[in-house]
Amino acid sequence: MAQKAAATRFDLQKDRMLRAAARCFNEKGYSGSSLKDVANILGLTDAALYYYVRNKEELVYLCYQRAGDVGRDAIDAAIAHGGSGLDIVRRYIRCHVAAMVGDRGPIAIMSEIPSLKPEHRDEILEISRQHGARFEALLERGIADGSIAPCDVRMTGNVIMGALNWVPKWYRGDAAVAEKIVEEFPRILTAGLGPISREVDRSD
Amino acid sequence: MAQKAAATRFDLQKDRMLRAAARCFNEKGYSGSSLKDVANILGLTDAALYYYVRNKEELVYLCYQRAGDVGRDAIDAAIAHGGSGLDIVRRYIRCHVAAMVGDRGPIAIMSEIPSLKPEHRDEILEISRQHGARFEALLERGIADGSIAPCDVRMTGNVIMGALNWVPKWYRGDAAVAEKIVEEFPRILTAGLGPISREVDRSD
DNA sequence: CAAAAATTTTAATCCAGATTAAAATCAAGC
DNA sequence: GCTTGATTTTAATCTGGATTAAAATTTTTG
Repeated sequence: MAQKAAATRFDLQKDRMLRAAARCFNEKGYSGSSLKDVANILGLTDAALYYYVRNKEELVYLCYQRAGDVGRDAIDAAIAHGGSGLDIVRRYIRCHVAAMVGDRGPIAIMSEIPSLKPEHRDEILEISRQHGARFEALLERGIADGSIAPCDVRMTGNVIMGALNWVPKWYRGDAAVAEKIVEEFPRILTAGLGPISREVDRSD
Repeated sequence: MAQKAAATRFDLQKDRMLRAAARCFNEKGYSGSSLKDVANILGLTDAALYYYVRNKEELVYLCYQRAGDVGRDAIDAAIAHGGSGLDIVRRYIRCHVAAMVGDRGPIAIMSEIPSLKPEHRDEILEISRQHGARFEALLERGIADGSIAPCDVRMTGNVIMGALNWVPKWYRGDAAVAEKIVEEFPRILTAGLGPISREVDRSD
């Protein structure tokens, strides 16, 4: 609902480029990905990328910005849908992984934030910080309405964000696996492992 | 119990170097970390590192090997201590995070495996694969003895490994935080969020 | 303490991969 | 089908950080 207008050729190609870059970075690592590698995926020459981006640093920056958008949209969607705090948390997890392994993917894992130039780095860090804060607020909300047991929201947030952020590291585009991720992640991350906690498993 | 013998000056310095490198990579990103940066932490010159390592690639490789050791030791320790499958899983999580934020840290996050040279890359991937398989076996064990509810062990493993692997990304050496991690991670990852699942929370 | 071995530095090279400029090709409107 | 602007390529250069060799220093040993 944010980027529907325009849809010019330039924008389309640029988006393809960002996805190709994300895939490269995830699969071959940052230092293992040359601009040539990214360009090859698109059937282009490395120099062509400079038409869309000032330099490699900006390419990374845009990938991370895109990753941030996906996270934000997932929280937005979950909140919009309503329900108890736990419901929203569960739905957020589902939305976020679904986007990552679905039509918004691939999403670049943010391994190289520190290599960004200061302004970009600060912006991305701020986006991350904000996303974390919003998620913790969801946990607080769940605690307030009784759907989530009192807990250390900072650590709980770290656990869940870690599990989510790691997905692009091992997911390689297998549709069957994608389905399982969307199905299982929300449950595993909210219901726990013990056999007693089974009854908590009530969702949409 | 593996590396107690020797303890020569060379080994000591080399270990210091690997920790410095891990810290650099985690804090500044791989491409943002020059050998000079690593050497500076040790009060050395970049060229001095070549006395301990053939090149930068090998430095990364050794960091990852070290990270693998820590994971293996954590599983070993948890199994040795015994108990139900769930007990072992919980203890493994505790041991692993405790090592990462404690005297075995800092541990390098494995972001650049694909940039390793083929033999090294294959070795590290095999170590990772094996660690994952061992952890999944623990889950199976818990399912078999009834301490863990039947679940998709592959996805559950991915969730838990993701949360653990992400720790070095945000943990920055604050002792108070370290304590919380050790305290909270095992519970959060096994007990779930719902208020009902509270009673599962029985541990050492 | 002297000699030998271990460790580090100084001072160059070296090089893959980023970057740039100019030329070539392509797409679209008129 | 011509012209203009958009996109891509070709063919260089440029560069930071990795790497190396030899010399200097420090540590160990007898």
